[in-house]
Amino acid sequence: LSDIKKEREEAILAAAVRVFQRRGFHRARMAEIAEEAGISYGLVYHYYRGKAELFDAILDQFWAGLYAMLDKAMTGETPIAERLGIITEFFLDQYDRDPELVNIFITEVSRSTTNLTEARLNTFKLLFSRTEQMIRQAQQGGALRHDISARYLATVFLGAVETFVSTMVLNRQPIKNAAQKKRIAAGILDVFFNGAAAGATGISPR
Amino acid sequence: LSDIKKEREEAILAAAVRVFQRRGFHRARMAEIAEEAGISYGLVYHYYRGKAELFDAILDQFWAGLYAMLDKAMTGETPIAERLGIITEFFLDQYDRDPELVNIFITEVSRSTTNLTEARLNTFKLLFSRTEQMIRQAQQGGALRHDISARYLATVFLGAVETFVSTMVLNRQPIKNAAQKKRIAAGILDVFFNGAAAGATGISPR
Amino acid sequence: LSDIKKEREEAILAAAVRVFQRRGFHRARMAEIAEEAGISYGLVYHYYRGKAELFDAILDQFWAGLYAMLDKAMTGETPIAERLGIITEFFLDQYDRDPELVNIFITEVSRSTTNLTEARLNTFKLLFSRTEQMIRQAQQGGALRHDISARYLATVFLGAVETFVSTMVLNRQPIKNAAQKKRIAAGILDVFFNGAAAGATGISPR
Amino acid sequence: LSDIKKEREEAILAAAVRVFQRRGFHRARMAEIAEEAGISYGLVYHYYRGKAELFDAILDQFWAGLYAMLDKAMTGETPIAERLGIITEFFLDQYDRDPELVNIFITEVSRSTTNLTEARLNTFKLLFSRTEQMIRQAQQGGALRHDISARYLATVFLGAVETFVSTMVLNRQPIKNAAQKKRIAAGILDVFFNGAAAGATGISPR
DNA sequence: TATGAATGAGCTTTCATTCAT
DNA sequence: AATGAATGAAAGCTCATTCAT
Repeated sequence: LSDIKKEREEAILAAAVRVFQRRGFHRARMAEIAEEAGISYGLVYHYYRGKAELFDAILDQFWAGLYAMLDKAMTGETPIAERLGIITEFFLDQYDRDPELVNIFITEVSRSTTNLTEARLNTFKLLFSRTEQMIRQAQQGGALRHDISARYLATVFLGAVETFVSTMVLNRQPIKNAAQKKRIAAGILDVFFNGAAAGATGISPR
Repeated sequence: LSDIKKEREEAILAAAVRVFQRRGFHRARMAEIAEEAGISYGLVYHYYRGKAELFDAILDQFWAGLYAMLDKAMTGETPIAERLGIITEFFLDQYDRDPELVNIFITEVSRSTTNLTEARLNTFKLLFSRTEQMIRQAQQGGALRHDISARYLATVFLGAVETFVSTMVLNRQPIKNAAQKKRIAAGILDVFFNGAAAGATGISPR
Repeated sequence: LSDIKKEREEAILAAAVRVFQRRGFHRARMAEIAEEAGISYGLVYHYYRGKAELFDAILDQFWAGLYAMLDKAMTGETPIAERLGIITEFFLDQYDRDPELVNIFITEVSRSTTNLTEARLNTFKLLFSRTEQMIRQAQQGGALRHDISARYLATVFLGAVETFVSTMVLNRQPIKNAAQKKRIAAGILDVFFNGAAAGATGISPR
Repeated sequence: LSDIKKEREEAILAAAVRVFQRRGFHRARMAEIAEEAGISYGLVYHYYRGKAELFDAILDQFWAGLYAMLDKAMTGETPIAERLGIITEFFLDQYDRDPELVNIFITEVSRSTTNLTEARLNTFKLLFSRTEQMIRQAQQGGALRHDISARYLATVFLGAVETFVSTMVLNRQPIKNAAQKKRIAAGILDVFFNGAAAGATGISPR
């Protein structure tokens, strides 16, 4: 019994992801989501209170993964390169698994002042502050330069990652395999750590 | 006579920028724009054909500056550091002059798959392709490493810049003075060229 | 269940007929139609896509009857007097049953160059061409004079019928009973066949 | 000086005729009329109080000619055939001279319950009652049969004429020359007087 | 649980008309 | 006399949400 409920909930959510991605939050119609889920539109309201809640439920999927990832990245004595690698690969993984979800995150949330409720904004800022925190630790540990503020570095890093994924979303480039994913991640990290200037190749942080 | 017309046009445009920034394209009401401009409802339609055209007129302001900047950045033998500096400072300048406009650009255009008409998308891609082109030249000239594709490097660079401005927009941080602007730009470029790893400081490309 | 739906549909249609008749197509307000039908505003759009479709649905009622009548009038070897009698009585019947509908047909369709879409125009021309065809047959069969083109005769006949009904519509004259209807039809046909000149009475075609 | 005023007035009227014909009363835009007349739209309001008055002014042209014609047709001892000939030719002449004006008369006035103000309606009814009067006289004089009411006969006659012109309007058929006009008029009258039945040819009223 | 009919606020856009210049 | 900027009342249509069945 409860299985059917779960299934329905997930079907609605999956349908909503596709529709929000296709149309954006405002252009998305509840009727279209219901149709995409193969149910009547009244039924959506049995599972979700409304459009906004449905949207939040979708984001929660993303946040949940993000939190788990951040917890993992921050544990123990993991070196900064590996930590940032975890973050980078998280976004690439998400994109690989569910490009539409990442698209929604990027187009409707990550930059929008208008769709951002206080709650969403805070959750979003956590990603920044945690990354900043890791970087500060690495600066104190001597792995990263400290003539530039941790905040700056975090911004540059996350901006690079996010724009990378954005570009893939815009151009609808799929990730072919695990190897390619590794290569992409390594490239981003390499530039972040060693810079783009000639002669910088291969100098990764100890 | 024509002065009054120009003034009105600009007043409407300025009002529209504020309302679009506050509400986003979809939530923005033409009535609110009219009220903000201190004119009657229908007059907006005397100057602009509709909401979409008004929005495009706003973006055109941005694109015009962007094009001029790109042309300037690509002229002659300017070294890559200076070129990317021009791009970076352009965004910071724009933000300083008209934060709302930059906000609109970032929230409603640069990331949105849904608001993006083909025309807008193409104009937007130009920024990427031109930057990529500059970077490729610099790679060939030996100023930038070439074990990483120009496309990757362009993405990382522009991502860093854009996220930087985004963050300022989100946190409503004003730029205090020209000196601060220079410092910010220098910081971004420094990280991009030399990397975040310890011991990388100060090695900028010739 | 479906009965209720049918009922609503018909209630909306009937309300629309009244409002279109009262105000004409352009002055008719969807809000007024909804109110006249005793339903909420948006529900009209649940049943009909918009004002134009609602209008077409009304006309379809009329067309459907017209087609059936024409088919009936053209079957077999029916003499021309009877055939034209069928047409005449059709209009009188329609007027008797639903004067508003006939009014709409006459004021908004039969003469309007502006409300006439290509589709409507063609449907309308069919009445003329079919009548012309019947008359041509009768000319060939010797029942009608052939020194005047079938087209002319058809126009004169239909003009007489239509103007007759128009006048009744304009003056809001009801048809009292079947006998009166017969008398009216007989009068029109008599003049058409035998003319208005003195001494023409009673000479009907064989 | 006053000539210029007259000219302007006529230019506006002529433009309005074309636009009303093209678009119908409701779809016609004051701005379009002004543009067609080659003046600014504010100026139209110096000459005519508004859209409705402009429309009435157009109809007045038509009414004026109609009145003059009726007066002419009713004078003296003119036989009925000639009188109805005058009416018929009046409509054909008008159509020949200004098809758009006739079109407006037919599509927007002659049948419309909605565009018909009390004033317009009365003016319009005059045509019917005068024709009826002529026919009654002819019945009393023995030229027309009196087993059918004058009202019926008038309706049939005017209906034939009007529908004839309507059809020409709908099909945009021009009148080639005076001879054709005479032929058309003669045909209509012939059918009206002598009927459509075979063997009726040539029996015109004494 | 499931349906989809029903509601109505809300929105963009149009356009006759006014009026300052 | 002439212009066209300015006004604002309408009106059609959409769609999130409610609710009877």
